[in-house]
Amino acid sequence: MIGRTNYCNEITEAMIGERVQLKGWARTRRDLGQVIFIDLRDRSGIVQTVYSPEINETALETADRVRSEYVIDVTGVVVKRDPETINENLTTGTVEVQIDEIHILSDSKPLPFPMEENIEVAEDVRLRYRYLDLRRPDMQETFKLRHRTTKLIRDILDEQSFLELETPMLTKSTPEGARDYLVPSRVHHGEFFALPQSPQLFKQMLMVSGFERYYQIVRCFRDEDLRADRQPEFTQVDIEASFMHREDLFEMMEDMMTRILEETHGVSVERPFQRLTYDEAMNRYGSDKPDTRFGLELVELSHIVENSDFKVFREAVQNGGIVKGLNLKGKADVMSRKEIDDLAEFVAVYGAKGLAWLKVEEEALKGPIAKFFSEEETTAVREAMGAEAGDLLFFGADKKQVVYDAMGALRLKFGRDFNMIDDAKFNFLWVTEFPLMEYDEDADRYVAMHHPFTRPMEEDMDKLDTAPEEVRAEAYDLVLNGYELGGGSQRIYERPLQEKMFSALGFSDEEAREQFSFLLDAFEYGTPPHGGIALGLDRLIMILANRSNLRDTIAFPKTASASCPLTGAPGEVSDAQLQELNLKITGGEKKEE
RNA sequence: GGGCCUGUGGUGUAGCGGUUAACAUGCCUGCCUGUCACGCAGGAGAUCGCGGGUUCGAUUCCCGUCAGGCCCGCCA
Repeated sequence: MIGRTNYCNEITEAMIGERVQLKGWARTRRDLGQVIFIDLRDRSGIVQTVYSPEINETALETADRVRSEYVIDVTGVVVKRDPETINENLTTGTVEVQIDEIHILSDSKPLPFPMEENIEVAEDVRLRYRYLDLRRPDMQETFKLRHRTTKLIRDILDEQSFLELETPMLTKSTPEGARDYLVPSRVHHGEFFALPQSPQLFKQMLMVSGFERYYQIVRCFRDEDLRADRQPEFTQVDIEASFMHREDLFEMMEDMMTRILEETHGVSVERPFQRLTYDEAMNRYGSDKPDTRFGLELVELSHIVENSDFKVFREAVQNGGIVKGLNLKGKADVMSRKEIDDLAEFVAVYGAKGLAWLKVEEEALKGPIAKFFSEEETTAVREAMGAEAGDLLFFGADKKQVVYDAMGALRLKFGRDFNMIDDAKFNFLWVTEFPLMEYDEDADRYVAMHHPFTRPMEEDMDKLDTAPEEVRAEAYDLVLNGYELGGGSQRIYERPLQEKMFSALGFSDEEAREQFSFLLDAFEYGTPPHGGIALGLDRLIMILANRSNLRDTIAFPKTASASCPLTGAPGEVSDAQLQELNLKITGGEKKEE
């Protein structure tokens, strides 16, 4: 090793008597006058260094000037500590290094926040000093985990003969999907590149090229509003394979995930992963990415209450909606009336107009809506929901989507609030048979649910013209602990079918050709059947690192409003730059600096 | 686009219609030869995010704005 003999965490009892040179940051200095202790930290860990007149007078004088986060270069002998001075909190706690030579390589101003784990510091401060935030040991651990995981993914895909190929960052804006980040072209007046939302079309064309197995760990960009688990630029593990059926792909991905969990957490995950169709997932969990670490499933009640005296239920069903119940076991006397009432506000966010509830007693159901139910209905509801005395029942009645959203969110809230979720679990789940497209009220047309290149299921092919919304897709999502880890599909590889798909999505022939002629043309030269998947790497790391925010897994992330407090991006550019690009800023005041 | 929450020394918090704006930590100075969140003594450090309003008086109440966070819409 150049410039140092060891990393800090290598200084153990095995090294006693050896002379070592270490470099790193001064974590803390404990100055007792004639003896000084400095905890030296490098990326590997911490070791205690000692300075005293008995060891070296000059070193002691220099150590006296050291402050937190100074970068120092020290040389000395490893010695065993006296039994009463052992620090059990350090892996190197039974030894220390007696320093006879120290050089201050770099000093440091006092830090804006403590260099500790689990700090609670405002996000903008952390991001403004991201280089310091990343110096904190827990952040370093997260990024080591990220490195190990991506290396493992590369190794596994390499074993499977996948080739890592790169695709353009400057590409073409396409109409479907998320809003694009645009890059103006200087050379082509008035024209723009788009940063890729994903390398979708390129990876399909690489299949036409005959690479057969492609992958890429690649940055993707989507200019949409952010969430805790969504950043404007994020990293996908993008995979595409020819002649690989869904089952082969599932097996490979399950193997990959299992090995990642094994190697990063020493956890063995059960295989095969659970599978749910989209319909099942929605019906049982009200979500297409259900957290299956706990039960509390939604109960279908529409058929029981369709003729109920309770207007809300009856009319919901009559108008084509549904009624779903949720049985919060044993919580009838745990939740106060106010807490229950406040839940109506919680579900209102999802469009629910109210939240009906009942308490279960031995003989009867108690609550504001109990009086509307016949004895027959009461019995049927009790049975359907497995209700026992002490249970608290909630009901959602509305249009399908509203009930799914509201009751699905309520289920998750209860799961969290009542600690029903086992943090140690890693529940993988495949969700299959997604709808190929859904009707978009605003656009007044069908839009692809996954993307327009997704293959319809063979048995639904005939409904493409007659009932597009009923066509299921050869698409699948990989879900982990309630997060959508990734999604993929088998693709359309025939020009006529792809054209039919575009037409079902409301593209005219000209529009389709104008936007996607390169793909359609490519399909005419011997296209292998192919399909693939893309994994959200940042999200995977977030879950593996037990974090609740994507920012903690990205070295230089954006704030919730898609800005960067560290660099000040996005920022204005000079008039000269604008002129060169033939751009003019219009509308609204120019923001003051 | 909408909703909710937060904004007080460097950092994390407390506070209240009239205070010398409190506490912890960090920082500086001094003392200290076995500390490890060292200890002890002393000290510096805040126009209470910004603008406006109400009021005799606003850090405190109201409105706006900016910044950060979470959520809905949005995100194949």
